[in-house]
Amino acid sequence: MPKVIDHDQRREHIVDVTWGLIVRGGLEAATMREIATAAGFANGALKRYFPSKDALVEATFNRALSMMNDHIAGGTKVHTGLEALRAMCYGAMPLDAKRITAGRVLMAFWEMSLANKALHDRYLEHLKAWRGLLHEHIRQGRADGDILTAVPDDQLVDEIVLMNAGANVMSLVGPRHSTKKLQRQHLDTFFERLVRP
Amino acid sequence: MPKVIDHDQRREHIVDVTWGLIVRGGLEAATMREIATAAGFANGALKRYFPSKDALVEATFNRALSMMNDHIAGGTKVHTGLEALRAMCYGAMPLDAKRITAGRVLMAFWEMSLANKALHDRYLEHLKAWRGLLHEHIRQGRADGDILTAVPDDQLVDEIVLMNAGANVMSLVGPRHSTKKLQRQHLDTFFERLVRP
DNA sequence: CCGGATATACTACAGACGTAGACTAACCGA
DNA sequence: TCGGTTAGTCTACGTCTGTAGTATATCCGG
Repeated sequence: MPKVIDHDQRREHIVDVTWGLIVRGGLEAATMREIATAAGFANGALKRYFPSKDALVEATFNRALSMMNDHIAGGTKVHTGLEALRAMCYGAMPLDAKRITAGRVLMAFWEMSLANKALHDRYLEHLKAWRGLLHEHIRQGRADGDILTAVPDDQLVDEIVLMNAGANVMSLVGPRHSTKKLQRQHLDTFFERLVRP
Repeated sequence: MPKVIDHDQRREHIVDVTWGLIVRGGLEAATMREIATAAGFANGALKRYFPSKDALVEATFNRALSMMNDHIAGGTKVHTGLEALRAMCYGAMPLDAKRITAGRVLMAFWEMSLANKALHDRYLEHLKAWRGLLHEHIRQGRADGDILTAVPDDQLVDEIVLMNAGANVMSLVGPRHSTKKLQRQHLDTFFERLVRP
């Protein structure tokens, strides 16, 4: 038997490095040579862990989605209905550096998914799951008597998704200031609206 | 004197073609060879009209911004205050194919501006002007007694910008259906909120 | 301690890219 | 008609890309 190494751990490390390069300079800066060097390897060494660049990029995007899922679903375990919805919405917002960088990767994902049907389907699946959860918690919130607004559920879900996408974009390309405080204000105002008829 | 041609018109045509290629396949698909071919020229012919690819791309992005300005400022000439605000918000939304493609170019712009300070400054300038106009019309709307909401102006402006950015993104990478009807509903709900205390 | 499997390094290749430069064709004014 | 200016073509160069292939180093089980 030869040298024993943890392949999954290596893959995680390589995805780490790819993530960092995308955050710093976009997909354009994440070349195989650059990734290999930054990961401490020589040019062809990544081949054993990812058969192609597409596979590596897909793994990196999958991490972005699962990281978002973690943030989103974080408070869902301990709450239900309105409170679960609140936890999801705050969790999804780019309120700290980690989530902002995830938004940076997501942006590269958007760009690439417009030219890659498999990636696009992957994102639509993610969106569908996210929206499904939002719907479910809004329904429960109404059943609990907490959510009273006359605005239909579809529209509420869509409003959350749009605000979140917009916040991700603006935390990257918008003016340096603002953002965080205003993001909380938007969410507070939104939830005030929810609980009033 | 040699053959006389309209340089500005040629530049517009080249930007047209570049625009179309970006819409179809992103910045990655807009290579100098591809642009030249699609514009009906041979490889090096674009040199006379744009000194470099960066200059051509910048011109294309400038068209996206000015197109958005046109849509945004369209209703501003005939209205003031609340109605001007309404015209701006509807005009900025990706409600038809033309504005959706403008959003596609804008998305490429975002991506590139994260690696190009000059482009980023250009976009911040655009954002600042847009937000300034929004502020102005909200202020006038309040002075007219039309806008009564207690939500502060800063937050209203930011909410509009976030919803617009999010709508641009989702009209590209979101599910095929929804979008247009929901966009109008969002705006209607938003303006209902504006006129209530 | 040694044979074989594996990890990694290195080289090479074919293609695409932006752009520079030499060349040809077209046109207007005289 | 003719000369000079410019439009556009074509070729070439250097660089970078992903990836395939080959060689070397490293380690474990016997």
